[in-house]
This record gives sequence, structure tokens and C-alpha cells, in this order.
Amino acid sequence: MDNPSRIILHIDMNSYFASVEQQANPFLRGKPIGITGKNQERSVVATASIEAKALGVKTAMSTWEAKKICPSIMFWSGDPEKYSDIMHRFNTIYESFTPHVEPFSVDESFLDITEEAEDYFGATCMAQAIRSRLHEELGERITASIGIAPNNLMAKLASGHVKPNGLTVVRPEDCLKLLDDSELDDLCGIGPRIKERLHAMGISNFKQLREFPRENLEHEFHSYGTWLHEAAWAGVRSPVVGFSEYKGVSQSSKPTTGDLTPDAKSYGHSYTLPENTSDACVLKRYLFGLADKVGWRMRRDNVTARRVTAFVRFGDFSSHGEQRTFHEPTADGMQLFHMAWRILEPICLVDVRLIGLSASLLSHGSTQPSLFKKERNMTSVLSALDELQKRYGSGVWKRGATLQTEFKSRSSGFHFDHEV
DNA sequence: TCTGGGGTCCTAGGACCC
DNA sequence: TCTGGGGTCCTAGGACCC
Repeated sequence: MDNPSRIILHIDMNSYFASVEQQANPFLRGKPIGITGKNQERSVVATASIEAKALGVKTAMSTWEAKKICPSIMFWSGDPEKYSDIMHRFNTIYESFTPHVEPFSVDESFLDITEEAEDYFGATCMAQAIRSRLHEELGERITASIGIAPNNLMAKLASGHVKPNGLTVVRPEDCLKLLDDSELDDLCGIGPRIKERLHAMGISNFKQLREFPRENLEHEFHSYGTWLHEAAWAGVRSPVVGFSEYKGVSQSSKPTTGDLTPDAKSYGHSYTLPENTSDACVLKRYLFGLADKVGWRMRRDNVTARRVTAFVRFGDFSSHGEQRTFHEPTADGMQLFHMAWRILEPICLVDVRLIGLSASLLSHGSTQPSLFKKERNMTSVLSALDELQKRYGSGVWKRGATLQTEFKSRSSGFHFDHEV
């Protein structure tokens, strides 16, 4: 058996974004609300409040559909930075219980409490203590579902078993039963495509997956087939790891004290336009704004990127994206923009719905000072603006070129310069 | 007048170098 | 004239997660 002594706790905040807003704003409490992107009319529900879920609203449902199902729903544009800040607060709480904290997403963490809890009774007591601390420090609206199991994969499956505010304990001998009571896509790592392919192979539950020859799974899914086989056995036969560990994104080997944010692999932003457009000037303006946001986050984290990926989604929901790698790394929004526009410009940009870019191949440290005075000047201007942004928050400054009025006054053609 | 926005990793083919 | 192998980088595309 896979290290049977491990005890993993998975904590998943319930309706997290919505709960945060309801905690902050008493007017929203007890009401069906949906947290959305910026353009509420063209967005989806990122998180539905517990009240909205009870009325049939589901995550990722379009706002249009949510409104049809639940006419009283109120939409609220989300504030990712706020949610991220609060994530740090609850991870700090977890760290007062164990140093082995592995943040999994903005509202989920794994805790290895093997040493601290000793057994499953101790683990249950610890889970209840953590829940009390969350209530005390973050307010009673923010609740969590907790799963306790011998590995990450089962702990996550367990936490999803009872929502909201559930506590599910799955001892090693109960893991297979938990799997047999679950749907294939309840498991983190099996999405709709894989489920469909498994169905086509005659596999529709974990019992069938367990009994399916491992070699055949590997033939069909390569290394992922090995993982599927091990997952179906819940680590009883051979070691199994959580999907995130399998995918190599585990942070468990890294110290989690101090900086809870794992090293990012990419920084990106995208934006669904208020209405589809074929106007290159409009697209350029949005792209520049997005590039600036990416650049700002990278400079804040002292990283530079060598690769830029630019992408668009068209009105028919087809999309196009390309990436390009550059010799000189950068964290300057202007350069990121130019790289991204070089990628998009040759494409027939007609009826564009969404535009975005992402920067990757990151390295730590800022770029070398430029040999050119103009660029050095620009670097110092950016530093000053970054300082302003740190002090007064995002949106304290904008490039002239990203302002709509600029475009109206420059109808003869689009023009960027280095003034801000 | 349907479908956001932030990420992660894997696979596979081609180019290129030694 | 035949045909290598290993390694790395780049790019596209397809999955998955929240």
C-alpha cells in the first residue's frame, strides 16, 4: 500500500467568491448572486452563491441562462485580487496547524497532517479546529468542505462528497468504496473528453476502470493510462498521486512557509469585448491594456518572459493563437504588446469576440539596462509608475494610447509612442 | 443577439546541432 | 549512392483544473 501512514486534508471553500462578497456586503446575504467577469451580459457565472445553486444555477453557466433559470439572481463582477489576498489569509491559518501546506487553487489547499494528527480521530479534531479558526477570522459566511484521506487524490474526492460545510473522512480501507460511489468525472483529472473516451471503451465506472487491463489503458492514453489505472485503485495497489502531482505541479517538495504562491509558469490576460469588432484600432487598444497588465504583474514579481502567445476568439467561437519566442526577455508592456501585435496583425481580424495574450518562458530577475538612453528613460518611468501602482492600487495610471478618446482624435491612423 | 478568465501539463513533429 | 542517434528548442494543438 502507498505509504499508509499519510493523512491528507483537503480544504475547499464553498462558493468562495460569492461567500466573500456576501461576507463583505450584508445586502447580498441570503440572496442568489453570481460572480461574473467584467461584461456581465457576455459572461458566465464563475461562482454561484449557495442560494443561487439551490435554485439551479451552476458554475460556468452563461449569465443569460442563469437569469432564465433564476430571474432574481444578482450579478457581481469579481475582484480576483481580493480573493487572492484572502487566500493568503486562510493559508496562513493552515500553517499554524502544519508546515506542510500545498495551495492548489485560489480556494483550495492540501495539508499533510500525518505528523500532527497521528490518526484519523486526531485528523477529524484538527479539521474541526481549522474550521473554527476560519469562522473566527474570516467570518461565518465563508465556509469550507473538508476531506480527509490517505492521499491528495482521495482527499479531494472526499471533500467534494458533502457540500457545503461538509467533513468527510475516508480511511484507506474505504477508498475503493468512495470511488465506487462516485462518477468517473468526479475525480480530479478526468474531464468530459476522457470520460467520453472511457465510455467508448466500455468503461463507465471505477469498478470497470479498475478491472480494465492496464496495458490497454496505457496503449490508449500513454502515461495518462498508468495514472488512470492507479487512480482507480486509489493507491491501494501502487502509489497514486493527486492529479496536480501527476502533472508535475506539486509544490510539496518546496518550502511553503513564507511565500505561499508557487512560481508561476506564465502570466496572461484576456478580455471579452463588449461587442464583437473588426476594428484593428479597437483591438490594439485592448491588447495594449492587457499587455500592460501582464507587464506590471511580471515586474511586481521580478520576472521576465521570452515567449509571447497572442490569441483571439471569433464570433463563431473558433479561435486562433500563435506563440513566438524572442531572444531578449522583457517585462515591459510596450514590448509585450508589440510582440503580440506582430503575431495578430497578419490574421484576418473580423468579428473578434475575445483578445488575449500570455507571457511565458519566464526567468527571475529584471532585464539588463538598455544601451539606449530613450529606453533607459522609459525603464525609470515604468519603475516610478509601478511604485505608484503599488501604493495606490491598479488603475492609478493608464497609457494614453489605451484611452478611447485618443483613438477618436487619431482617426487618420493608429499610433503608439512612449509617452504615458 | 449563449458559451469568462486565470492557469497547468503532455504529445508530437520539425529544425538544428553535435 | 546508403543512412545514424541523441539532445534541445520551437511550435501547434489538446487535455485538464479552478
